[in-house]
Amino acid sequence: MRYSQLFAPTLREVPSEAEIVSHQLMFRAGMMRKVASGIYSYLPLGWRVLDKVSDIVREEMNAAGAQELMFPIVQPAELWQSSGRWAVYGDEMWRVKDRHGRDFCLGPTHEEVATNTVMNDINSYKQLPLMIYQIQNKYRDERRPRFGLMRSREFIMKDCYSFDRDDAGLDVSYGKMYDAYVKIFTRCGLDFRPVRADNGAIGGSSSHEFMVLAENGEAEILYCDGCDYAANIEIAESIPLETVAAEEEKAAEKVLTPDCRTIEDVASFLKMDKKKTMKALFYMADEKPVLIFIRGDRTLNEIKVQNALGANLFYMGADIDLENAGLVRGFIGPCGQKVRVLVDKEIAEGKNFCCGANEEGYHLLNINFGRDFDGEVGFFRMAEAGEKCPVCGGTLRSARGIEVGQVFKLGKKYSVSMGAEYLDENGKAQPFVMGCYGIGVGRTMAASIEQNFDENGIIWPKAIAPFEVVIVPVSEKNERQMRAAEELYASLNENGVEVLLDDRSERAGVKFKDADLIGFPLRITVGDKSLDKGMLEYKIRKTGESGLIPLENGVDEVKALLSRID
RNA sequence: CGGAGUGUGGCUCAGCUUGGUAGAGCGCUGCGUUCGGGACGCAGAGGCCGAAGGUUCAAAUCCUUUCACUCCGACCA
Repeated sequence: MRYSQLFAPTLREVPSEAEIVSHQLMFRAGMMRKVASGIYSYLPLGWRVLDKVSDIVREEMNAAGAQELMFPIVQPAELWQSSGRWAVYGDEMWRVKDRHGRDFCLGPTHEEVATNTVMNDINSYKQLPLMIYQIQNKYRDERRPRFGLMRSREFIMKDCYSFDRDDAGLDVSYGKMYDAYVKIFTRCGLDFRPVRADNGAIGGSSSHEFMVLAENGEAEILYCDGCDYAANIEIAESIPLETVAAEEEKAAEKVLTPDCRTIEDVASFLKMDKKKTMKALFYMADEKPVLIFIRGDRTLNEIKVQNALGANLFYMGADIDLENAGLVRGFIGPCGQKVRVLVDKEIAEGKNFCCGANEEGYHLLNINFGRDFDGEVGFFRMAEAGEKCPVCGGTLRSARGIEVGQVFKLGKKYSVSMGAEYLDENGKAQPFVMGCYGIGVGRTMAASIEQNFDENGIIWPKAIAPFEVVIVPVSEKNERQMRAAEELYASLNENGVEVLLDDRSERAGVKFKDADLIGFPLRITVGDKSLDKGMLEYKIRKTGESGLIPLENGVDEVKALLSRID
């Protein structure tokens, strides 16, 4: 490709709408443009990168035994009604009507179509297992699109679905996908980590997210420095550094605590560590009230509560009519509570807590689970960095990550709700056991930039760079330079090296700046200084290493350089 | 959806408080001089100031409504 023909409008200045590095650099390097909030056009350079990521994904999916196909973007409401998700998906689903007024949506994901396709045409256990995938646009009308390709409303996703006879089969399929994902993100040159994750709205029993470690990541993860435990903060558990379980149970006591409505008030009034208090959080779980008690210094993990209850959770803020539920604001306690009570494990295992007395102006001291109150026990708080690993007891560390992929064990969730069955050896109908596996292709590209850039621009890993090499003749008017550049360009092309020849009539500085901004892994400069010595100059973008290579066998020299670059 | 902010040429912004009929830099076009890390000079093109309504002799500027976009939060494969 010749740069003079390339549609790659680079910008000197940072567009004001772009907040994070990947967005700014993709914009400045002429890789993408915004069309509407969360909706983007990919220009040729950006598309080449996306194409390369897709190719890597495709190769590894095929190698893992999955077959590529293509489902429709537009999907009928009936399909989603059959799984029950038409009603529960909410405003994030991009709904449209056809001219007859029939309901459709732009697919946010394809479990329904995939399941429907397979159930119609796969009837026997002999045809299993089956893994199918596609690389296609997905549509999610996000409440808040942001950070360019990190969270957009239209995005490219590889989604794969596995169909097995039983859980053992699913474990095999899941394992193949997990391994394929490791290979894919490794080949893309990313520093990533698979972490245990919440299953969220998609449902199912087990899940891992593939997180690219980056400061701008939307997700927080906790990982162990002693073993390979790593989990999204949403589901991470931990062993607290100290418990208050060691002491003897003391006799309960009621004390006057006028106007002490917050943990801070109570702790300072009673001159007590916040760790010895418990706080009450009032939620509505599918319209039924529920009280959750956690230690005063902890933060509630709503996702864990939601998963434990199997219900949608709504936080009742300051407006709620607590009195209606028989609660005294600021003095809520678990003892004799009529509302459903959940108790954090830490409270259940500890001793002698202080809590509200369910009476205006009073708190209770030395309250113990089992003796003074009851409730459903679980790990409902946020785990914190610095605590101990639940697996090996090592120390948990915190990091931020960009979720570029996720694998789920769905089990029978969709096959049961949609009636997707095959016949086993005994001629008996059995539901498929399913898994689903997604990769955000655009997000992978953005994540790579978040991890690989400097003040001059992007630094692409070779595997996903739009071109491997850029040849920069210092002056396009200099015949000797152009002849040498053209010859190298032609022979690199013949040798299958992806090369861009910067034949624009620009000053050398402009071409160098653009090359750095776009982030080609290797730059070959053709100038008089080195040509006089029969040499070409090279510069490796990532390391800054530069030097001379002989013009004579430039192709081999360039290939040798490329083989040294990741 | 709650909070904050921004809409002025392709990009970055000034002008708005105190109304008087639109500016700068970058980019773009032409000519010339330059030519190894985003050159310089001269001459140009390009904007009904997000939209609608109102006040006024007069609105980018004041008022009302509305739309879009961005950030924080909530929420979310």
